[in-house]
Amino acid sequence: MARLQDDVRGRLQRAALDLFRAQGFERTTAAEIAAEAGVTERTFFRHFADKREVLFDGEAVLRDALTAALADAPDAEGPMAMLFHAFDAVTPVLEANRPFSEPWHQLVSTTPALHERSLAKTAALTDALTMSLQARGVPEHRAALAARAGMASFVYATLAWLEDPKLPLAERLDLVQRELKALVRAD
Amino acid sequence: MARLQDDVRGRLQRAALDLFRAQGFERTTAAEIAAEAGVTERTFFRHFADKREVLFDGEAVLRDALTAALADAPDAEGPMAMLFHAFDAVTPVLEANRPFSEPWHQLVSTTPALHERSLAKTAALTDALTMSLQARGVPEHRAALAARAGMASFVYATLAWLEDPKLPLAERLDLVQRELKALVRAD
DNA sequence: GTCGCCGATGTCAGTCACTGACATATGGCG
DNA sequence: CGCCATATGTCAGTGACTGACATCGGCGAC
Repeated sequence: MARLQDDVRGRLQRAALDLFRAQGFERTTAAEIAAEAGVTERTFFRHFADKREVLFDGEAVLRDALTAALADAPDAEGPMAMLFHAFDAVTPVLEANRPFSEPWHQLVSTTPALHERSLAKTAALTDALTMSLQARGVPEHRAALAARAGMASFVYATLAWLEDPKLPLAERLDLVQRELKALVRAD
Repeated sequence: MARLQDDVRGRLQRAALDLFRAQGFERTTAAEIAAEAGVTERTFFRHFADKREVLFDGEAVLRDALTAALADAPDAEGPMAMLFHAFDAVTPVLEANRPFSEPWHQLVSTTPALHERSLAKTAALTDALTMSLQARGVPEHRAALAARAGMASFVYATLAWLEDPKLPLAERLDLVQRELKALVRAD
């Protein structure tokens, strides 16, 4: 049925990002996106649970990459070191995706509804990290706290890197890790 | 116009919580809540921007209390100590509100749409803390990282306290602060 | 090759969240 | 008493999302 090499999902995602950027998230209807991708509104909602979700496929990819990297991390230096090892492992992917994530982030951070969804995805990522840490033997509550603190650092580093690309993400992560130690040590 | 001691906003909030708990968030319409409170649907949306918002008045109160406490915190021991000072200052309020927040949290944490909004409120709180720290002279980026790490700890402690009230919130906060130090120090 | 099955899509009707415009009522105040 | 501001009611409309059912296109069984 569907034409054009059949990547309906991808076509919907690209159409959505283009339209949202051109006229804003609120002023773009799901029917418009579907039409732009050559399908009907109903098909849009068969591929994505809601209008926001069309922009958030990448979080699943990141989750898989992080949990895989966490499974391989050495555990000699404690949970936080394991987390930062996993973060380091995914920096190349993020660096490669910058041309896409830069406009994406510009849109998401300035649209309240999308920002809210983005926070939910981050929370889901945090949960995944918590479970991965537990799978590596970290006690439940320690794992949850470490994942929260780790994700806070990771998100913070990524935001700083998006705002100012002069410093590569890996170095940002290193800086943040040191800064966190300095903050917490100050008692 | 409005009857019954005129606390329309409060009546809507109570009606919403009751109905959501009784039949679920999705299966409760805004018109139903309004009817239960003795007003029309249109009035509901004049008091609350959307159907979820009716459950989240408390976050503004908490934000004011935290920023006020942060403005009074001694700054000799660094930003994290200031944050935990502020957290400690609001524990009595949270302890007093437990009878309300317990069923509230039960509902919010099991309803995806409400959980998502809750995360957005936490993020707004984090931003408020960041600005308060900056107002106290903490450099911008340090303030942002500290606020994130601090909120992660605060939320984590509160969740643990909600799940198991045997330990008071203030002690939970103390435990978490120590645990965070242990986690970050392990290099 | 054709038949029949299955997954993806189209079509249609319906519900409900939310909004703008306008009418109306209430309570205070000169 | 009449005026005014504010809260509410009324009504019509848009758009997100869903369920039910029809259709289409490919693909393996035979």
